[in-house]
Amino acid sequence: MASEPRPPHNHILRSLSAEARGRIYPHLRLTPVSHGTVLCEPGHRMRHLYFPTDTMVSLLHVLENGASAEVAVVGNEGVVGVSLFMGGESTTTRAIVHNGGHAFRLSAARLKREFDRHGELHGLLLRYTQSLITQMAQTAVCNRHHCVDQQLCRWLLLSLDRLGATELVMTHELIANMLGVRREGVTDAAGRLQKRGIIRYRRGRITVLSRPGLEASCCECYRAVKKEADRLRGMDRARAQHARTGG
Amino acid sequence: MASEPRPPHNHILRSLSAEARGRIYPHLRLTPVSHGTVLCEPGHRMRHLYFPTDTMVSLLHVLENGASAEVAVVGNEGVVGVSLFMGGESTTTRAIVHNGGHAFRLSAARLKREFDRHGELHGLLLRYTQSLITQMAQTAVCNRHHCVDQQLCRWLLLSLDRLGATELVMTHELIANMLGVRREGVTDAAGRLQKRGIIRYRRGRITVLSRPGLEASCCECYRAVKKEADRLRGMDRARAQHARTGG
DNA sequence: ACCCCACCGTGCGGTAGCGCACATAGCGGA
DNA sequence: TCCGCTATGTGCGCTACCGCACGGTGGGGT
Repeated sequence: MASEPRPPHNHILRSLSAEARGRIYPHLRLTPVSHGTVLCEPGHRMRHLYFPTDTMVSLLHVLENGASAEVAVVGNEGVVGVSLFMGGESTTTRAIVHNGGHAFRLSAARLKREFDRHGELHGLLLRYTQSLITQMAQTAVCNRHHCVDQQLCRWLLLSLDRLGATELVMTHELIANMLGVRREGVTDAAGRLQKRGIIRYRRGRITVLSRPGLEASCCECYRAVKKEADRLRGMDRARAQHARTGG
Repeated sequence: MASEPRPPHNHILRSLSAEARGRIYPHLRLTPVSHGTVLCEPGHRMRHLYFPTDTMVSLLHVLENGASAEVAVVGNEGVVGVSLFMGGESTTTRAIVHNGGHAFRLSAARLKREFDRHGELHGLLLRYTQSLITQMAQTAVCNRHHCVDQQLCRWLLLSLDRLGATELVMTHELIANMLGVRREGVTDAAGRLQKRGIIRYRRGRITVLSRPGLEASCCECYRAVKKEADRLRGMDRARAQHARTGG
């Protein structure tokens, strides 16, 4: 890697001990990824594992008729390409970049080598994968039981958390593709949120004016996913602490 | 374990080499599990990993208002309790047994010991987990885009595969809870299937008369999940073969 | 043999979201 | 400055599903 990682770093990389960093960092490459880039195509073997720093990536499933639905969102708390260490080598999901930015990437071979040491990275990646599983499961339930208005709030909150900004560059059309609903449905829902002063938007830019308002209008799904993700990250920290104090 | 495992064995256990079996089998315990047993409660730490042999287990998420939806089905192709090796120690899903039968169970400690060898079981469990992820993701999309009629077919097919029988002991009410829809919706859909001669049912027993008919009425989701599961199991077999021929 | 309860059938009004069609309006480029 | 494309607003009929209510029925327990 050319330079020391910048502030908007990746949480998994950050959780590594100095020793593990020493092994891994030299093989990381900070790669620019732009809006719309497809990091993973269904059935294709990935060549790198990506550690996003300041980008947000959607994992979505596409149906035969072209309809789609997002199953999870990844930001700098995770990685794109879990099939590389889960052993399947490819997935059925497409990974597409929303807000452009940067990601560290690690070649499949280097990843395998480090993962097979069964050390820190192994634990961090598997625990993150469990967090991803939780997100997918909750998405399934949310798709079943909650209305578009609530789901839009959930999606905005997940995005806010991953982008660390209050403005999203995102059209209604794109959000509709992510949620798997009609564009008009998103326009309606967004219009209601705007009328209530919770968000403001114009031509592809959405500004969140009141995060508490969003949270109040959201279904429990956002909270459930966040709570479990926090719990799992807490376990990461506890383990790191334990290792440092020489347990 | 008291006796040699019976024919309806678990595929993951079956895929182990003689050597790995030698280490693991002595610690397995064939446990009867009955209809309705909850193997895993949200937030609770599991004490055993379960390898179903002739039972079918639903993984479901329950919402605050009591509404629920199944996110995946597990049979003798997999295990219940992936959080034990994924590192989270608990999950947000509930695992509930449908058709009673038997499962081998392995204590959390023994599992950890074997998993940490980073050998065969490690690979098998992670690859199965990827298959589970695929199922959850597809469920999310199916919940979004497909109607109850199609989802009922999907569910019946998934159940058939896991039970290895053409008769299911299952009420409309229970299926409705799994799919996250109204009981009446299931009654309607099942009535239509019966009228078309694809299934027959009475008071809690459903008999599948035409599997091809079910497959034709089903959305692509069943096929997609099965295809990916088969691919992943094929990789298991290839690895086992490779190991035997001393690669 | 009976009874009762769990299971299934059916109807009704209400609503969320769909598919389609078309009107309006920013914003970037020539 | 104007043009054209893309993004958003809105309306309409339709369907699937919901929540509720109640009627019928089969099968197991006593």
